[in-house]
Amino acid sequence: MEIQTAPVRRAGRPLSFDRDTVLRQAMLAFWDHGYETTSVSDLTAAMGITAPSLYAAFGDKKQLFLEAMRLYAGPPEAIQAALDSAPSARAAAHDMLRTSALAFTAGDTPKGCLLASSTASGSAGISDVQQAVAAIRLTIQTALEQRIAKDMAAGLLPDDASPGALAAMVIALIQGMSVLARDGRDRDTLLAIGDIAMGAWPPCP
Amino acid sequence: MEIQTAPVRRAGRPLSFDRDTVLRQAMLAFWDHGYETTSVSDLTAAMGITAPSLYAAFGDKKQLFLEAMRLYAGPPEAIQAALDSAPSARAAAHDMLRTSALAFTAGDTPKGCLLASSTASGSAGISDVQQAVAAIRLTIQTALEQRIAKDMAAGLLPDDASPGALAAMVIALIQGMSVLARDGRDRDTLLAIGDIAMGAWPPCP
DNA sequence: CCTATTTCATAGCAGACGATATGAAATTCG
DNA sequence: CGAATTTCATATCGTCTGCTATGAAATAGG
Repeated sequence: MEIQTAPVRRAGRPLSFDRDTVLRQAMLAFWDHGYETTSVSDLTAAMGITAPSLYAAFGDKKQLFLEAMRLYAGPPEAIQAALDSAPSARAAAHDMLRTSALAFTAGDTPKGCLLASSTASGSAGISDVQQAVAAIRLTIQTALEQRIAKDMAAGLLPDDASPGALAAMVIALIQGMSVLARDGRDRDTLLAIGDIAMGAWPPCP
Repeated sequence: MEIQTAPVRRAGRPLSFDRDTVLRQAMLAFWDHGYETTSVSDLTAAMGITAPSLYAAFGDKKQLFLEAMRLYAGPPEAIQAALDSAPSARAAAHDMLRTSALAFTAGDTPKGCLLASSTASGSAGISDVQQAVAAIRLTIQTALEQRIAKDMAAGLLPDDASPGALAAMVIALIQGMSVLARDGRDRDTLLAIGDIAMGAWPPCP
């Protein structure tokens, strides 16, 4: 089994756009205005391509969103690696909060978190997309939870600590910070929220 | 100045529906599927009235949502009263978290928080509605912040406590709990999040 | 150079969107 | 009872939605 990275130039007229580039433009549009409330017309304008090109390259709007979502979330291994390389679960959690506060107020990207806002609500027909977003959230939470459990097993946290509740609290806080970021709150407010919340972390025994 | 509660029956055909009842149905629809992603057709079906009746009674979809939002949030005095009657800012915050966890998983209402989800994203033309929602969030946060400041002035909290950051953390956590509730997490998870987060509360000096 | 292949831009599909014109039905007032 | 008033249900309005049929343009292989 081998990964085929070769751009074997097939016959026919060549693509006039870079797929990764326009996917990133689509991601930014969804991030800004949500899944259902970003129209195909909005997307083609943001991507600089026509509707038939979009459908040929990505299938339909739903598949385009799912690809944009995966681009936003990044590879799961990256999160796992960051958690593994952190000096402690506490440091990892604190870093997630700080990184989120910075990313949600970056300035050159839309405010808040794409995962938190783009499918926060929607008509009855998009529950499958909402579930895909929820699954990513759960994956991140579970990874953090296991990192906490690892520290607990190593005696770095008290025996009565609750890895599940701690991880859920961090994820909830991050998603809530996204709401405030989209309200227009500044970066320092979000950073302060994360710093204060870490006071809930169990002390070393 | 006197409040006119008299239902002075005007001439003409009487209303065939109760305004408060259908407004509540509209609120539930918006709560479930969001502002932009709930169509007027969805609303008339949920309210049991026709489109012309909706427009005659509420103006347009935007005004209907704003009324539904105010119905959901309740009178500002109620929040203020709850904060004033609480034994402490800490107890008030903990109660807000517990009440939210219960409300977001009530079963007979949509999951999560209408304020958190219904305008989390939207097209460019609804920023005014998003700002109205954000204003309610800020009002609640400010009220909590002042309650915390009051406890600080009374010496019930350490001098280095930060009422603004503490209040923002509670609001962020509540809005984040709404995201997890809509993901389908159970009530105990949400309650645990609130309980654990209260560990970040500054101890009595 | 010619054909096959692929993507291009234009134009348009059926349906849903928010909102309304229209006239009949139901009430109060004189 | 008759006139005025208000709400009712029906039938749309123009615009936008996600999506695609069509034929011209641009490349590769023979």
